Amino acid sequence: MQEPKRYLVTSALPYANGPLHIGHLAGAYLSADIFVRFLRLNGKDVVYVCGSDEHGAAITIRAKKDGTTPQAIVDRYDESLRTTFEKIGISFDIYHRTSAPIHHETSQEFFRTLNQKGEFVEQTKEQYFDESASQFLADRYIIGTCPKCSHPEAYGDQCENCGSTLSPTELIDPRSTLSGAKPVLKSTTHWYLPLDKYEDWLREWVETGKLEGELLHYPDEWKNHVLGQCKSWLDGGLQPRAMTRDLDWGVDVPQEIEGSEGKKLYVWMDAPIGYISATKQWAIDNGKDWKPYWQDKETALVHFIGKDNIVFHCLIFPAILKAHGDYIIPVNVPANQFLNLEGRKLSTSKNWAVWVHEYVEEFEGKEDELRYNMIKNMPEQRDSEFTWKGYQETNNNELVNNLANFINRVIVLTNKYYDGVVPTINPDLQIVDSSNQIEMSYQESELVDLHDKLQEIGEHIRKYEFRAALKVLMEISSTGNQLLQFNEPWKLIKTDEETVKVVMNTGLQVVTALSVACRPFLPFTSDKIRDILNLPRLEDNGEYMDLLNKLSEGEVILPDGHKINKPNHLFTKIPDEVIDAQIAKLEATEKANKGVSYEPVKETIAFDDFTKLDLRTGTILTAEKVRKTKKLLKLTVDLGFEERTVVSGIAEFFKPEDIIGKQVLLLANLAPRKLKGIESQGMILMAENSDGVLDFVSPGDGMGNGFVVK
RNA sequence: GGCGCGGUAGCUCAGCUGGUUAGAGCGCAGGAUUCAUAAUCCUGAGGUCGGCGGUUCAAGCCCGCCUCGCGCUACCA
Repeated sequence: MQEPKRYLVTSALPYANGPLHIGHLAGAYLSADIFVRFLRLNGKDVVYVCGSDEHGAAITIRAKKDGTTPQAIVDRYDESLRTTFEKIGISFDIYHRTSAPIHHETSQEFFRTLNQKGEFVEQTKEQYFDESASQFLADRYIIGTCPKCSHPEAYGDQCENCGSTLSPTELIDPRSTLSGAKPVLKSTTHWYLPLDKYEDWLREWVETGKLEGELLHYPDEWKNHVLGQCKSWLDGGLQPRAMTRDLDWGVDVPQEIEGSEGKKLYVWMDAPIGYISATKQWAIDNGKDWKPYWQDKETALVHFIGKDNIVFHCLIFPAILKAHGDYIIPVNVPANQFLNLEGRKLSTSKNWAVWVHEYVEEFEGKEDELRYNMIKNMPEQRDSEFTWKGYQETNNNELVNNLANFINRVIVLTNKYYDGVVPTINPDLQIVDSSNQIEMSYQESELVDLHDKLQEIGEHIRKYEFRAALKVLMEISSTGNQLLQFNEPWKLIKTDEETVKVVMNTGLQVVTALSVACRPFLPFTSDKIRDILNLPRLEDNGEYMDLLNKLSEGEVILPDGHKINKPNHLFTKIPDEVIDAQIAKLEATEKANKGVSYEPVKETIAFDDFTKLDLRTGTILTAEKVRKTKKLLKLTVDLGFEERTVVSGIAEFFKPEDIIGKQVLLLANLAPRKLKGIESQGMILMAENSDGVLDFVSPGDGMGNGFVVK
């Protein structure tokens, strides 16, 4: 494979129903931003696109809850996301949105093409329909009692109380969120993408990098967990996936297609196409042609995402692109794992997060400090951790003490000794190099090493190893500190002024290199260093490449006689109080979450309703785990007059041997149901607290079996 | 339960296709130094590489079993 002619880089489209947190940043945005900034600095043709994902049922429901329109919701969060990204320095070429007309047109064109080519399979299934609102109900539009935890407000796809995944037909007493009416089952037709048919080429492409005999990527350049996840899906056998939904918020299925009425595109069909429509809009805005970026084989398409999106970007979207026929497929999908916060998973609903829009307000001017810490702890190969203490330590020890201090030392001394003018040197003079071993001539010593380190940073970035790249950047700065320490210009100035000039000139070259090399990671700092050096700010247009060329030619990168500015602190220490305040904020959240939440009392029932329940005392005689399940135990319960087999979802809390002989209460007249092939004849009564912990509700000692509870 | 990824110094993490005394940063201990935002530099202590077994002349790296964390999936009458 040869070097690509151009790059099209995407970051996952954030969903426009909430603000941005550090997990998003660490997952899909910072890594992409480093990558594209580096490419631009090397004079590459690259377009970096992103935008708000503004469709899907969650947004309409949110709108309904807030008493507003879906458009108002997405407008609000699109604005929030857009400004937050800008403030933290994510350098999209365009941040678009899927509610834009050009996106609707683009995704409809895709649908139309796939339909015309006969790629879809139409299938009719039974689905809930709200007769009073005369429309089909998406999973999220149906609420009912959770069959698992009896939470009365479970959604059709998931119960937020117990976290179980549900399907709408499982809900007890389902009702429509639109009208409150009881929905009826009615058949509806959808267009399915037959992923099973693409399985063979997808497998070959993922595992060998080859598609129709052409090598498109080297599989060992893909991350382990990405390949593993793909193989897992492929081995499990891909199933046809519906590309349409019965919704009223989203991209319409093209009108001329029969049966399109009331149908919208599935968000996972529509969202990735958002990358394409964003590129189109960018091309219009900049007088460019979008097509080569998506349709020319010499373009490298790279998707930056979090691990939750792997299947969509590695299998489903490539399948859509290839089914269309005119498009290239990604050369790599360097997905990151998840970032945890202070030992716990980030959670939007539990407010367990560091919100980026809050950070940029509370820590104004410290954008790079957050970027640095996030890159240093980026979850590249496994889940990683953000802690405020760690943030403080890296800031104080690495940014202030190492990087900013080195630069400050050089700038201060240059101003002191030479009134801020880069000194002319005698190139034959020798200085001690940073390993403090051999004395070498000026050009051989630091500048050769500098060139190698800059090269090394590039190699790491090209391999998506951003943590490693950042580490090398800091090594350059450490080397600079050593240079000063070993040569001690503050002492030498008294005896050997000419050699001091060599030391200081070298230090200045290193600072200049840092102003370029730090750019992908710390763009704001790059500007600050350029200002201090009295050099023009970088325009992200080949400057890294120029720098390497000059160094390999043995040319200096900051010429003699250049006048620099006065010193200015690049970073300042973050005191304990600031960190303590942030930790206190999280503790307050934790406390709020810990507050026991009680479920609302259900609707009042008549005494007769209660008497319909036949509750009995019983004793567990036997208990064994149901094979191939995590939660199920098969129990035999003695009711005195008979024995019942009961399957109960308590295996996570109780070992079979520990509950034999346990007195329990059993709902004895519940209709039997088969679970994993075993008929369960009744239900054991359990109490569940707000943490989801279960315990038996038992009669007191000595109560025999089979007696009625009333 | 199935599948995938991971479990390496007190902390955060590197370790390429198996090959000499297992690495980095922070933290810790001792020393040097003062140009610099009490910053910097040097030296050192710290690990039976999750556990057990196997393959091999040789295993952190390969194989099997077990265990813990995370994700996907099945699943909670």
